[in-house]
Amino acid sequence: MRTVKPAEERKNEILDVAEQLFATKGFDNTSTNDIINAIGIARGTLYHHFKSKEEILDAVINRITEALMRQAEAIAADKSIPLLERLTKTVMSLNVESQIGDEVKFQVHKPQNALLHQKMHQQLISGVVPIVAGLIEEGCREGIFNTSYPTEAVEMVMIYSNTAFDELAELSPGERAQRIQAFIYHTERIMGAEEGLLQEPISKIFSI
Amino acid sequence: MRTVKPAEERKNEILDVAEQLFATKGFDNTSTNDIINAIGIARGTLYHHFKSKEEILDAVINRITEALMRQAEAIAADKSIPLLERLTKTVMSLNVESQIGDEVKFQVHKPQNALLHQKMHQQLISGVVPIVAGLIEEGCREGIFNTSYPTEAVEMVMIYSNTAFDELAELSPGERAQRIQAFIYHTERIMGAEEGLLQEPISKIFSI
DNA sequence: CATAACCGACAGGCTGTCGGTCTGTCGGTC
DNA sequence: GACCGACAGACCGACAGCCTGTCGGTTATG
Repeated sequence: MRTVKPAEERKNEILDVAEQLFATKGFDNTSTNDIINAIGIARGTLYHHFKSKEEILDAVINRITEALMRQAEAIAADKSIPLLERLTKTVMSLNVESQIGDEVKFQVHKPQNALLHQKMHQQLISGVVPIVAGLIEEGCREGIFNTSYPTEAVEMVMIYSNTAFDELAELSPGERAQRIQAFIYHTERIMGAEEGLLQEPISKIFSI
Repeated sequence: MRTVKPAEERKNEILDVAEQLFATKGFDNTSTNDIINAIGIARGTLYHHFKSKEEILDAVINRITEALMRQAEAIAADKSIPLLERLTKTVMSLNVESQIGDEVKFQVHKPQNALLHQKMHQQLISGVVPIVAGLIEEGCREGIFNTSYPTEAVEMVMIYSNTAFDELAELSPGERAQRIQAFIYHTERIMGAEEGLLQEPISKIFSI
């Protein structure tokens, strides 16, 4: 039996299932057959809407990052919140894992999902850096930060945290604490902040 | 006609060809058939020496990173060279592209080679960080650096540079210069060095 | 003559294609 | 307003052509 749906709806249906599967099994280990079987459509239908498996991946990533960025943008623009708190909340809203799905826990990290990870990372970074950099500039005017290169400063901090904290969970509590402490220390230096300024905000981000 | 070689020799032969192919075509786009045809061996022979395609990748990466690390280690240990110059040379010896092959130019960067890139990156970082961190500590004792977390400081700088400078070539000369200048500025801050100390050494690294 | 290097056919799975089929829509007609 | 025909595009599933990894048999070597 054949059910016809408007293209937009089918596309989203495919993306929903693909996101779910990529998240649990990884991109390489998810076959297009997995996707079409889960939905109950034929091979040709999938390729009618997307021209390749990779195009599906790109679309999935786009959906996720765009949602995250809209959120982050909204928070960053809300001038009623004090700057430091706004910064904290903006960064926290980007925590992919906490957003995605209830128990899905996007296993972006490590093994085979390198492509997924990289694409997502890249897109997120390039979108988010300007937003956060704006906040840093604001902080420079307020006098709590001081850097000649706000954009590059944010880029450095974000790239590092996104890469280095992948396997944070596997460390002993002591190492973990040291890692985080060092990160705070260096971030303050990069941003030209007074020592201790970011202690509480960044701790909060990691304690989630 | 059948030619028999000692296992070690065959393995290296396979790795040589695989490295070449991975470098030019990328890992995903290189099939095991490509490898065996290039050498003139049978399918079974390949799998006699390596139990999977991924094991070949790992072996290729191991060979490269181990060579790089031995080199870096030797330079870092040569106390006859002044510290700052030693640091520069150590870091420069890690420039993968310049080492690999004459004109091969390992296109590790970007598109499909995410896995290759990630694995290599991870292995290099974890091996090299302690070496360079030792130099930084030495600098702290000398008084030209000042940081409570040398290891994490090095990690931060290296992860950033390894990720962010991938597409450096695609930028306009102006942007490029700004990027590098910012990097120098931030590295000095992280390492607790006097402003300008790393200007000349780091410029040298990038001008190659 | 035993061991280990080597061979090549084969199973099973994958992506992407293609010609054909079904279904919802819409302008025209009664 | 009920009906009709044709058209677009959503949908189907068989198939080609890859791919990786396996396995029983063969040949060289010490």
